[in-house]
Amino acid sequence: MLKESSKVKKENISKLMVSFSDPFRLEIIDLMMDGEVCVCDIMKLTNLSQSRISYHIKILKEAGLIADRQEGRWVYYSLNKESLFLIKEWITSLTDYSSNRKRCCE
Amino acid sequence: MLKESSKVKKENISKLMVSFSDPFRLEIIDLMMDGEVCVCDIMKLTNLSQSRISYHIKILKEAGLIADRQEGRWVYYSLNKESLFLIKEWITSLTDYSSNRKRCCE
DNA sequence: TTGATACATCAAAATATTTTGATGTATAAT
DNA sequence: ATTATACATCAAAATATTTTGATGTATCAA
Repeated sequence: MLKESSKVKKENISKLMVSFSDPFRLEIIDLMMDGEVCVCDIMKLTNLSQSRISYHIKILKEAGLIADRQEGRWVYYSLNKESLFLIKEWITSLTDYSSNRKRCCE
Repeated sequence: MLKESSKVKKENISKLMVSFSDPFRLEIIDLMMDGEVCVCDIMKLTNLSQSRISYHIKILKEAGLIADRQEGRWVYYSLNKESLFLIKEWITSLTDYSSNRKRCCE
């Protein structure tokens, strides 16, 4: 079980996981693997409508998974490596359990 | 972008991420950190109804995130470390990009 | 063989998320 | 100033997920 002190972190994890849970968001994340992209890039590469992309971008941004940077009329989005590291750390903590099975239903 | 050869893997990832996207499922996953648990354990520890837990367990199981083992009337559930490793690998691949930013909207 | 326990499954209702199309805002080019 | 571009936001509709309560199945104990 997670320690009391990691409660806030756990909420972050939850939001991050939700942000990962949509196939179109995964596609968008995929596009960001190679670096920054703007909404118009995503439109060309995915055939999703502009407002639809904006919606998903918002979810990703609010989860802290992506960073944005405006340059003139364009907004460049990129993956936030810190968040990704946080998730990895959390998953690692899951696999680190000591395997001392409790008796069931005592 | 992911290689063609990792398409199937990507679908797995999607299902795994969905399975992570519910706060109650995260709670259940959390309980499995210390080892195996049965539904009645989860009931006692979370106050969720039995059918509700069964529903979430099913999602987790179908995503391949947990393994089950029956012993008499009890079914013991535990985290599937391989799946967790898969996710970590995928996240690692996201952070490994070369940062050669493409020009936007050319 | 009867009853209790542990869990799964189901259909309907409740709730949440996603999509769409319209409109809004800021920037920049003419 | 006017127009076009890039993107955000909004409300309504479409769709998907989750919850509930009832019922089903297998195992075990008396």
